[in-house]
Amino acid sequence: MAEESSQQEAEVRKGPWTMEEDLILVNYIANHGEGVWNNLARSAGLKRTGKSCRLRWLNYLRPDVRRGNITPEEQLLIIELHSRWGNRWSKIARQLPGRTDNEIKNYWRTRIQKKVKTSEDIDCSSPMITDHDASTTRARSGGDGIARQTNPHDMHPNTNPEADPHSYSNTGEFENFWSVEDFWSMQSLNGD
DNA sequence: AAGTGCGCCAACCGCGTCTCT
DNA sequence: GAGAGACGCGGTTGGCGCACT
Repeated sequence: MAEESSQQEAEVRKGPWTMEEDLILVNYIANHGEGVWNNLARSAGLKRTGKSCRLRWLNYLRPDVRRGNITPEEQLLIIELHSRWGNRWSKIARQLPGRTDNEIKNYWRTRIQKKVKTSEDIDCSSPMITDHDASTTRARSGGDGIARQTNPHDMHPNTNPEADPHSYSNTGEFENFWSVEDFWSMQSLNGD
């Protein structure tokens, strides 16, 4: 018994999602809808926890999720709402269509919080970040400032399967480089 | 050119709340 | 009303790429 459960635990995958897993998840949700994430994970044949599936879907795969380039307006809103509600990220996220709590949380911690702290140290003239500040910081981490590594949004031109499909075949790397935009266009092509 | 540090983001973890039986 | 399971939220961590020295 203990063996069985430990074996099951060992089968639970962690870490970055592959394209194949994303496809399975999106297809499953397209056909069956969201809900009961643990069952979903099992039924879809994903070796992931329901939690992990939910997080992946909400933060990344949902078609209405907007990514990158937080606008000055959004930034203002985040600051205002944070001053009102504190770290209620999901609540704040609901006021920003297409933004996820995780994204806002990261944005706050990595940029706004730092700026606020700095300006407090200096003389707290204004915690506001200029658009220029924001865009320059983003630019540093590569183009639009969206993630790298296994992040599908880091779709480098020379790793685009259309540009060089051969670089994707025969290697496991293929599944780690794709864009969610491509993903949804694939979905529409598939008629799902 | 190589090494180091920093910034950023995706994903995991723990805990509180909600819902169902 | 109590217990179990699922969900949702906020905090934290791991790892990659870029900038700087």
